[in-house]
Parts: sequence; C-alpha cells; structure tokens
Amino acid sequence: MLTDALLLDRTPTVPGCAPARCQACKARGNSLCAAMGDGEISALHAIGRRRSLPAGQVFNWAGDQNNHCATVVEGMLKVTASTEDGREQIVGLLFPGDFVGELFEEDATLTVSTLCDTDLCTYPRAAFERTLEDHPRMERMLLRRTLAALGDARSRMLALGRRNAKERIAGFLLDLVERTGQPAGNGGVRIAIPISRGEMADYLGLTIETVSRQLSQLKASGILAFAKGDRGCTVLGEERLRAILNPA
Amino acid sequence: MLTDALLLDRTPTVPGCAPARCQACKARGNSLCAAMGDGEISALHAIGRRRSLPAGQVFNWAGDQNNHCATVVEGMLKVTASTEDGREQIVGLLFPGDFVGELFEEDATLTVSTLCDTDLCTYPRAAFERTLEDHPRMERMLLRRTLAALGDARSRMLALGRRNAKERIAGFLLDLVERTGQPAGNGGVRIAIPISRGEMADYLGLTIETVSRQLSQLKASGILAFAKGDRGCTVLGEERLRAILNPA
DNA sequence: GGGCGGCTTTGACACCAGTCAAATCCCCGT
DNA sequence: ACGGGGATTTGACTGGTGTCAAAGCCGCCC
Repeated sequence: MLTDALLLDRTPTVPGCAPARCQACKARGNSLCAAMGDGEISALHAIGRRRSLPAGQVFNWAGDQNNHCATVVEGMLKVTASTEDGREQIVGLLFPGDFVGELFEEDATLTVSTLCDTDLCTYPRAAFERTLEDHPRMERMLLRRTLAALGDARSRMLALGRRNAKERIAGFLLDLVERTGQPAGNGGVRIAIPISRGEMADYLGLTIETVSRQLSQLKASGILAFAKGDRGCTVLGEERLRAILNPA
Repeated sequence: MLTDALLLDRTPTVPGCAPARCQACKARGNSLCAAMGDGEISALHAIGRRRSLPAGQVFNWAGDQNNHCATVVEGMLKVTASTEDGREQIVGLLFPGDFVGELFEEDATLTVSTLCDTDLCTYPRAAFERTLEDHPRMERMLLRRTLAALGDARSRMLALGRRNAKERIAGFLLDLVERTGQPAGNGGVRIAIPISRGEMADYLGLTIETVSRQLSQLKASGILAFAKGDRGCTVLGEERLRAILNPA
C-alpha cells in the first residue's frame, strides 16, 4: 500500500528544503502543510501522490475500505451521507486546502466525490496516520480543522432542523457571499453558485423544486439577479437576505 | 483565572502518582484522562476543578466569553444552537467522559446546559489549551473524540435533512438501545429515555406534539411499552424499529 | 441549423408536520 | 386525600414542502 506511493512521483528531497512539488503547490498556504517547515513537509511528501479527478467522479464510496485520505489542491468535492433507500444529504463541501477523508475508520461511511475537475494530494490512510503521530504540529492543525468542521456541522444542524426553506437558501447565499463574493458595479455582490440545483437541494435538505421556487421568488423580489449562461448571480439585497435568515 | 483553579481543591501530588481525586474519578476510564499516565494526569489535575451543577442549569451561554471547558464526570448535558428568534436545536448530548466546550474560540457560539444533576471537572480554557500543547497523547485523544463527534453530527445531518418524523424517532430509540439498553424479560429491551419530550423535539428537529404522536403510534403498534412513573420504556420490536429507520 | 437530452422552472395537488387549543396525567407539596 | 401546575397526550385544522407532471431553456453533437 505504501509502496505504491513511494514508487510513484518521488521527487528527490534535500533535508530542510521543501520538495519542488510542494513548493509550487497552490494549496500549501492554507492546507495542513501550511504549518510545516520544509523539513517536516518532506515526510508528507514522501507518502503523498498527486491525483487528478474529472468532475462527477467518486473519490471513495461509503461502505468501501477506507484506504486513502487527501488534501484538496484545486477544485471542489462533496461529502455525502445516504439512507439505505437512496435519499442523499450533502454533509460537507471541500475546497482547496481542505482535508479529505475519515481518519481512524476501517470502512468509509460517507461518499466523497468531485463537483468539478479536481486535483488532490492523496495519502495512504495508514501511512498518513503514522506521519501524524510523528508531527504534533500537523496533528494540532488537523485538530483545529476538525473542530472548525464540527462547528460548521452544528450550525448546519440548526439550519436543517429549525429553518424553513427560504431561510436555508438565504443562509447558503450569504455563505457564498462570504466565501467568494466580489463587489459588482451597482452596489451588488457577484457570486458563483458552484453547484447544481440538485446539489443545493441535497445540501440544504430540500427538493430541487423547492430550491428553484425559492430562488425564483428572490429574483422576483429583486434580491437576486441571475447571469445568463453560467451559474453566477448577483446579490442585490444582501441586507434583505440577512433579514430573511434572521427574522425578528 | 488560573489562580482560582490553583487555590481551590489542591490535592498534593506526587510525580508519577495520580492525584486521589483523579484515581477515584468515575469518568477517568473513558475520558481524555484515560490515555494519560499518572504523571501526565497531574498536569490536568493542576488546572482542573470539580463543579456540581443542578439539573437545568446553564454551564455556558452562546455569546458569552468562552472561558471554560470541562470533562463530564457524572450526569448529562445538552449543547444547543439557536436562531435569533429563539428556535432551538440540540446539536449534541454529552455523557460521562465527554469533553465539554468549544476550543480556540474567544466567544461561545453554543449554549451548554445540564439535563440532570451533573458533576464536571472544569478547566480554564486557556490553561487547558496550553496543557494540550505539552501532551500530545491527550491531543491525539481529543482529535479522535472530535472526529467521532463530527461523524455523529454528520449522521444527524442526514436524519434532520432527509428522514421523516417516524424515522427520526426510530433512530433515536435505537441509539438509546445501543447506549443503555438492558435485556428485559419478554425478549424486549429496557431503555431509559433521559430527556423530556420537548428536548427530544429539539434534538430531532420536530415539535413536542409530533414526538408525542409518533411515540403513541409506536405504542399502539406494540413496538414500545411505556413504564409507569418514570421515563423508561421497553422496546418490544427492535427489528421493527430498524425496519422503520431503513425502509426498503 | 436541427434535434436530442439534461437541467431548470412552473403548475396542480397531496400530505406530513406545525399550530392552536383542550383534555389528561402525574408529580409534589400541603 | 386534595389541589396546583407542569408535562404529556390528543384533536381539529392549516400551511409549507414534497410529489408528480409538463413546459421551457440551453448546450451540444450530428
């Protein structure tokens, strides 16, 4: 298992000097690697292997052996939980720098798949866990990320359990504004909606139709304007969205 | 902040020998302390302070300064997220051995309160975080717990987003069977429902009335039998509950 | 350019769970 | 035993969201 990783993509490393692949990595600044010195990072590099996946590909199926984890270098993934009869809930979205995988579990309980063409730096899980033991700073970084993910999951539990459809949509759009919003000319904010209606529905615990209807209503009330031809839109009423999310 | 803890409850400690309070602690076996040797544990003991809270008391309010964390020694707590207009969602339940608190956050975003009389071993958050840095084994233990909590949160997101009322109730009862179930004479399993109908509703993202109606239906169909006088009940149809949770 | 197919929108309707209200149960103190 | 009060149960009704169905839109390939 480890051999694969060692045989492939072995950049010669000089102690104290980051491997070239890592130096050039777009995700290094905000991934687990960020906290590691050049010397430390070569330990990760030694077990890591680059992998590119096209859009819509599964990285790991729920129920399969949980042999790999990864860092997102570029692109996006979704983490999905499912009922036995096939209903789906997206329980997490992953962006560049995020860690991918369920550590310390023999079998995966969640399905991870790409939302667009995605580059990963993958590690055999067992080797990654061993590396973690030798690098407390990395472990600390992972702890912080895991705590952040837990906080996120909890705020989403509030949304799924207690907010209605319009509030969930408003909250999602405001999250996008925070993550990717760019000022647009007319005082609005330009955002890219990176997922399909169906994925929004799976993320928000709604149906496609409800998502579509709510977005249409926001458009009709002048809060949103949709761009032609892409998945972008402009938020014209950020404050009104906040008022929807937090009704009096 | 730290002074308080040091002044109070200072059991003399011999290096390499667990403090008496910790030796006798009911939670030691399955708390963060479990992985620590007697020598290490005195570091936690030095900053820890026992605290007893009656049922229904708030340990920490969302929005308040986040100055303390703790380990549950005995009893139960709930972790609650709220919308601005007062809707509530229980995002976690805490049992003996569990860790309490949001690390690395200046202000609390969640309210933690007791479900029954509860004993805690509390630590000033800053001191706890410093101790964590010096004790990688403890940090590793906390990482594992946090990952487990995240997995739990994600399976609850699936329930809140995609399961109907009956399925959520069935899942909750099966969780109780797994946690506290004792074989009952007639082939059933005896469980204690440790929370009120209102708290079940807040946990499951339902209303009190819906919870009550669903339980009544389960009783009517012979799957559940309620005990008189306490919150206990007997699960007579565990398999039928599983069938409800996972419909074909 | 035409047509196919997937994604999205819109409409009509059903139903599950929420709301409001009242009755019942039960714990507890007097 | 009696009475008060909170928790729980039950009933009647409403409404939001899901379901089913059809139409529209758009990219893409032939």
